[in-house]
Amino acid sequence: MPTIKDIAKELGISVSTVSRALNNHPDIRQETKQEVLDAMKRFNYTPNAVARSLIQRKSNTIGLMIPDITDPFFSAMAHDVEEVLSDSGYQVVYVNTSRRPEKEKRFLISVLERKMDGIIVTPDFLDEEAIELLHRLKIPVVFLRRRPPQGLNVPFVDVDHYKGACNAMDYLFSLGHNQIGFIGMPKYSFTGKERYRGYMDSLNRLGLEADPRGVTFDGRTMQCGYRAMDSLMDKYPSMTAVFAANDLLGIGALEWLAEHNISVPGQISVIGFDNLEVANLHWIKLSTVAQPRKEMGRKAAELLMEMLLSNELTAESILLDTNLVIRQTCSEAQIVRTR
Amino acid sequence: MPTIKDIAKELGISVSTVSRALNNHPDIRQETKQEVLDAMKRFNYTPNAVARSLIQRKSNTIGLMIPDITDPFFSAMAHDVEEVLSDSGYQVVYVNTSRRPEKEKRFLISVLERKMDGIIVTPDFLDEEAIELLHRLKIPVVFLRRRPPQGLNVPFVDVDHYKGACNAMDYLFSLGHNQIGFIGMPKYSFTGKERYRGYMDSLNRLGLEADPRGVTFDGRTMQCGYRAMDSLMDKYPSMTAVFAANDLLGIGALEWLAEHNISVPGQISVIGFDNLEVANLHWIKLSTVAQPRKEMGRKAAELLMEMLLSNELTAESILLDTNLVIRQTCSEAQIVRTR
DNA sequence: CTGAAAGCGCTTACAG
DNA sequence: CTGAAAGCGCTTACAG
Repeated sequence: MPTIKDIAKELGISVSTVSRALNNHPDIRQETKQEVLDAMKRFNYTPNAVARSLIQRKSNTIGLMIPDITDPFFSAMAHDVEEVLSDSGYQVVYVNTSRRPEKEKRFLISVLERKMDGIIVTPDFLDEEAIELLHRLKIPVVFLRRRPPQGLNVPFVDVDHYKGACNAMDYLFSLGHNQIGFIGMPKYSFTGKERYRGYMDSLNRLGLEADPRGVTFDGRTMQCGYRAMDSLMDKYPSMTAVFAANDLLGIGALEWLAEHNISVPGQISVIGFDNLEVANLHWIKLSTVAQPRKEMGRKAAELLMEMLLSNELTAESILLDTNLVIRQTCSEAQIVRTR
Repeated sequence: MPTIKDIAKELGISVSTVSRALNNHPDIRQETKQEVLDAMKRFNYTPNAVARSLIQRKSNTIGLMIPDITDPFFSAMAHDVEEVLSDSGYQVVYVNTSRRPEKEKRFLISVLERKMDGIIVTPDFLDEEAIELLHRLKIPVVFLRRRPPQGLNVPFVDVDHYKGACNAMDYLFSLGHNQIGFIGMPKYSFTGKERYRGYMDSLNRLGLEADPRGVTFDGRTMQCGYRAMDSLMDKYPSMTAVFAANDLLGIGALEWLAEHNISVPGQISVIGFDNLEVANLHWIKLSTVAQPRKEMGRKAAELLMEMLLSNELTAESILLDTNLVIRQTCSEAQIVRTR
């Protein structure tokens, strides 16, 4: 691989001049520059980005840490993150943490070692060591779909889960439902808690109380939704609608209902949260609360770029709105019809 | 950020010694080493991987070029690629080409500039310039789900699409079908061509001929499958089964059939290809040809690691087998039953 | 076992 | 406008 030294020698000039041509520095004669550029072409010269990074203390790479690229949620965000960053000349190195604390830490260490310019992260574990690492970074960090812990002053980009849940409930109320079951995600998850809070507060605002038999928490998969529906119907049969904290749970519930010949929305209404692709399938048509996933990725990347440009380590967080998408799994309470 | 120089000064020793401690080189006294390591801890020292890369001519990063991380196919592969590479101490920088030739080329150039150690690629455009770039790389390359062009001696990892298609057809034959329609992917795609070839050859092997009215090519989405089914039923009504070249197409076809109250598999059998998650949904249960996606990613990464270890620029390609997964959309021909 | 020196491929004041 | 020199933070023969 030829270096600027080779080019300089070939042309009988100094490496400084070659460097100036390469970086189109103004202090160079047009003809000299052209000669250098020609020689570079002849030699098939490619600048060594590693050497450049070393001296400029800027690697032009951004780290992206997500739990699992296989989750449509994260792949959608990762797609737009890459798009805007790459348009700005950055490379993105990505890591699936698989929600393993050691892998999260390993990533943060390599951010330090590789001199990455900034990172976008969706951490699941933030022990003291990880937070300490984050503090040592001294580069722009944005949290994506997670809130930064106390004492870490970095911005986040997320959706307003609480408000989204309230919207779903309001919609159900507007259809006359007041016995509404809830299929929750695990209680330790932040989003799970927020959506549950939306459910509870909405009921309370109307002077209703959640029937404890109408609330279940399990996992976040279709199987869990299926199981949850089974238990809900058993314990809270007067329920006319179900709010599932995510689409997978909602679809699992729909599956149970279909298997038991309970018509949706005739006998029971179901609403989800997320708006996954599958929610729109002909057989499903789940009404749900849409999260702008790609937009989240895009915003996170744009925010990071701004911080990089302005050389700030903090910025205003972004809370995006959800969007109620009404399909065919909710109808007015008490009115029996077949789907 | 402290450097080895700071550590050396602190301890009154040379940077060489510090370096030796860092790389646990044998030529160092145990006590010296311990002192250095302690000082590093005190200083919160992190080695600068950029400097190390420059001198070692090895960046410990691998490039991963895929069309679109949002496609479950690629995200599954990307997941396992990252997993095995990161276990081997590599970082992966990933790029979505969005099937844009300029972006593919831009990626290859940055591979050169960033001195990446190897790449795994799924290119869609390989013009002379790109091939030339690939030649200049001089690092291990593995093609993932694509075949390298003539004259480029690099290994690939893919599934045997032709064989998979034959298996699907044989299954349909075994159920007594001999009027089988085909919903193809765009003709220019390699996988599309291979699966079509499997369809045609299978018919020919049985002395059958494809009815030209029974073959359509359009896109690769559900909408296309829906449209294709519409046209197939119109032009080739005697058909008893349909082989859709991918699951999305198959699901679109199922949707059309459901809307027109044509029972599956009672009146018509449908088989897909890919085994997407959705194919297993309660309402779909599409019989299909499964591709081991994660395994493809894993194998590609392992192959690359081997090449890196053995310092070879080429290796044996890997053709993985598909796997027929029988669900509920195919049954014996001529026997009418409701689903 | 340890240190001085050269060098990886660049960029960037500084002097002219 | 151009060049010589220093330096980014390491590693690696080489000499002792």
